[in-house]
Amino acid sequence: MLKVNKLTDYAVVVLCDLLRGDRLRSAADLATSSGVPLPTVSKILKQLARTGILQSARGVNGGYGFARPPAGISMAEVIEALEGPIAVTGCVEESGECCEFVHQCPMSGHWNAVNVAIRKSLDEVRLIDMLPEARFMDPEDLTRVIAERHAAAMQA
Amino acid sequence: MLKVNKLTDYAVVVLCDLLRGDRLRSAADLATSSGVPLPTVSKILKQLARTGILQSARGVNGGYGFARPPAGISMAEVIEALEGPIAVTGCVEESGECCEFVHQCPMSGHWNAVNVAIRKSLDEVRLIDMLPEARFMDPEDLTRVIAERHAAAMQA
DNA sequence: CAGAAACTGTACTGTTTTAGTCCTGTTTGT
DNA sequence: ACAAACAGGACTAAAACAGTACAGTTTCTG
Repeated sequence: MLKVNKLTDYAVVVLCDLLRGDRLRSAADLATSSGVPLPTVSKILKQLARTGILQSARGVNGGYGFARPPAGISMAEVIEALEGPIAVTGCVEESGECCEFVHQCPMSGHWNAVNVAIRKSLDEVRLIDMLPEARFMDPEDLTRVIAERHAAAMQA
Repeated sequence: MLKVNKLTDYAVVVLCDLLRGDRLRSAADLATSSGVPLPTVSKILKQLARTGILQSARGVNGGYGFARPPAGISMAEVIEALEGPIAVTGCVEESGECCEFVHQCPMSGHWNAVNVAIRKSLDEVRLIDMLPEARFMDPEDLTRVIAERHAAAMQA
C-alpha cells in the first residue's frame, strides 16, 4: 500500500515539534515533548543532519536546529532523507540496484513515469503544511512566524 | 523508499503482455510469455479479476481478459487492486487501522495531504503508458489499436 | 583541566512482512 | 468422463524493519 516506514512517520512528528521552538533542541528534549522514544529520535535527527535538513551542535547546550529556512523544506526532501531516492521499484536508474533481467526487461525505465509523478507531487507538499495549526492559520502568517522562530534559533 | 511490492511490479509486466493480445489468455500462457512464474502470475490475475480490472472465464478455452477498455485504466487502480488503498502511513481515515494514540496524535489526518497528492499523480498515469511501444507511437494510434484488440477479445 | 552534556557511528536482535509455493475444489468444453 | 482452467486458502522460508545498546568524540562549565 505504498507505505513510508515508521521512522519517516516519527520524523514528521519530531520535525513539527522542532518547528514550534525558537532555539536548538536536544534529542532528549524532543523525545520528551514528542513522546517518541529517545533512541529512535536520536536516529532520526542524526540522519536528518547528515542529509542537510538539520544542523547539529555538540557539547553542553548543543542540539538540533533547521539548517535552512523551514518553509522551503518539502515532504519529498524529508522522505528522501530517511528512505533514500523515491523509487517505486528496484528497476529505476537512480536506485543503483537492478534485477537480473534489466537488459531484456520490457518494463525497464517505464516505472520512471510513476516515480517522476510521485516525486513531483511530494515536492509540492511543504513540511510546514503538516503542522496541525497550518489549517487554521493564514498561510502567509504561518510562513512568517516560522521564519522568525528560525532566525531566533540561528542567532542564539 | 516508497516501494510498491514485487507482485505489483510483475502485475504490470503481465498486464502489458495481455495488452498485446486480442483474445483471452490463460495464466499458463501469460506465465510463459512474460517469464514470470506461473503460481505468481496466477495469484496476480486472480486478484485483478476480483477487483474488476480483469474478467475471467473458466473451463477449457477459458482465461483472462480486460473487463473494460484498457485505455481507461490508471496505475492508481492497478496499484490499489494489488496493495489496497494508497496510504503512506497507518494513520489515515481510509486504512481502517490506527495507532494507539490516534486521539491525542497531533499528526492525525495530516498525512492525508500527502496521500491525496500521490493518489492524484497516479491517477494521471495510464496503464497503457507503461507499454514499451508507448514512447514510439502516437498516443491516439496507441489508444485506437488497444481498443480494437480489446473489442476483438470481447467478441471471441 | 576534569566532568558532564550532547552528538556520531555502528552493530545486534526479535518481530513483522513479503515472496513464493502447493493443494484441494469448482466450472466448462469436447 | 476427462482434461483444461480458474478459485480460494494455507503454509514456509527469506528479507526488511524497528528498536535498542554501546563505545567514541566534541564542547561547555566550573
